[in-house]
Amino acid sequence: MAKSDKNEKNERNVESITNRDVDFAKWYTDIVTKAELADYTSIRGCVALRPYGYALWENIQKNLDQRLKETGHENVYLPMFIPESLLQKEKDHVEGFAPEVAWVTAGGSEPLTERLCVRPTSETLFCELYAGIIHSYRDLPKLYNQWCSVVRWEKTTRPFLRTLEFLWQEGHTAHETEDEAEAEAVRILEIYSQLCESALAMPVIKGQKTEKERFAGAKTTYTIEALMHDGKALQAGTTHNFGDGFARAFGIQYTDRGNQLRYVSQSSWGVSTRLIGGIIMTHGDDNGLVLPPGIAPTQVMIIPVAQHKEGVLEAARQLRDRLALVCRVALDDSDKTPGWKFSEHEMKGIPIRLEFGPRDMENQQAVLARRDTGEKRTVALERLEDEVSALLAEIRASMYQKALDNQRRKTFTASTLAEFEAILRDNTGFIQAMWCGDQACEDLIKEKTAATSRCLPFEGEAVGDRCVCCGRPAKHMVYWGKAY
RNA sequence: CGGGAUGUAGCGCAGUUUGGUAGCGCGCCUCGUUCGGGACGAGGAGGCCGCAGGUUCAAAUCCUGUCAUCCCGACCA
Repeated sequence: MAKSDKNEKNERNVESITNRDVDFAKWYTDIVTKAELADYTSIRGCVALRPYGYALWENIQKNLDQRLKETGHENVYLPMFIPESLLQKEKDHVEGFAPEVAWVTAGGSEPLTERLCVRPTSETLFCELYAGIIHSYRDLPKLYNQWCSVVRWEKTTRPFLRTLEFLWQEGHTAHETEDEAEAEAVRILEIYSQLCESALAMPVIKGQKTEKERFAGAKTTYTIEALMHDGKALQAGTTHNFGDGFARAFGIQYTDRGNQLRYVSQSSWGVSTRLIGGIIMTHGDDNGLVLPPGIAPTQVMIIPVAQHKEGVLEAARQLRDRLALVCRVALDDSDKTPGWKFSEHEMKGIPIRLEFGPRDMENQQAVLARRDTGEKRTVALERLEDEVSALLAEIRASMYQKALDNQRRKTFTASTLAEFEAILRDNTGFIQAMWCGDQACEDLIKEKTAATSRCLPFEGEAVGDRCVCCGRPAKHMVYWGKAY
């Protein structure tokens, strides 16, 4: 009766966003705009990142940048323009990117003698730089990274998942041997995976791309694949081993220890603001965004109750100052009602809400409410720092576990193409199935099921010994899925 | 690039069928009362009805064109 009404209301406090299970795509864009992460602009396919969305990116940046510096990488910045002749030096690379580059053809009122593309990625510029500064084995390795934006003229776009311009980091390294370039690609994949799993609480499958899905110009491409709440896969980051292909095209040579002239081997790798889309679709619910504590711009929001009453606001400010030493905390002392604030900060995904009113002041306590589960607990003020720190860790762990449970629940195995199709008729998720290694089978599976090969996982056992498509002896276990 | 839908106040929409003073809800501003799950009252501001032509005494409404966005598919961090 009255109680069940209340429970229903508690399950769904925010009426203004689309129900997640009714229309996932609309739910997604509702969150993007209502949580004030980004907004549409007058430029097709380009969004404005609002302060809250940009703060998320800054936190991802900080976390990753630190990991990269700890492993010896240095930040640089290269131009956003690439002359056509430079872009065309590596054949596979230009073929891969040409269909989606934007061209600059005039400077002011003067037509350019050679048109410039707006970088879709910077391999060519890094190669040009490396060709000039690498001469000796003593100059190696070069471990450079760049934070920038790139432009790809995509046909269809969605905020964070695919926009014409997006922010990312691109690492470009040069090594003495191909083994070193290979080791770098694998090492960075591990760093990406740790970033996702610890800071973003987002489980990922690490693996290798098939030849069909490989990056233009790469010898090997590695990927981390995450499974979103709706069962579609998201490529969250990639790393590539180029071998010496680019070095040969760009003439990047060095004199080795034995006075022999050799080509360097290279790697490149990137993650982008797409990770923010991943966070939304991994953790969000019908009340809005749910942010992992690791990157939440505000981890604890203090909401004073009856803040006009004597002493409440002053005491709340003291709590804020205390907590500021252990976490990112803010106090909402606007003149909205507490109920409004509860909903607003839920929409924005703030991990912990701290309620503090006259009742708490009297009892020397505070109420902590978890965003991920809705659970409330009352804690003694003297133990506040410890309770908050412990709760933040607990939230990260349970968000990760919940996402992992979703991924496992939506991972199926198929041993025949018929079975494969049948599973995807009623479900969306990862399909584990064996593959002979022949691209014809990969193409046929895509044609029949709309699923693409996501990766050949590093970990994961064979689920049979015959190709799911042709029945010939299988070479690999592959994760398949419909992807964003 | 194909299929579908939509452009009217910051947001969500009605009004278009049958042409005749530009509307509603939320939000915003001011004042007051409120405050443990999106408070209430009073007052107020805000509009090239996507854009360009045309028809008409008169166009948000009818006609032609155009631009943009969103959703669903083919291509991609």
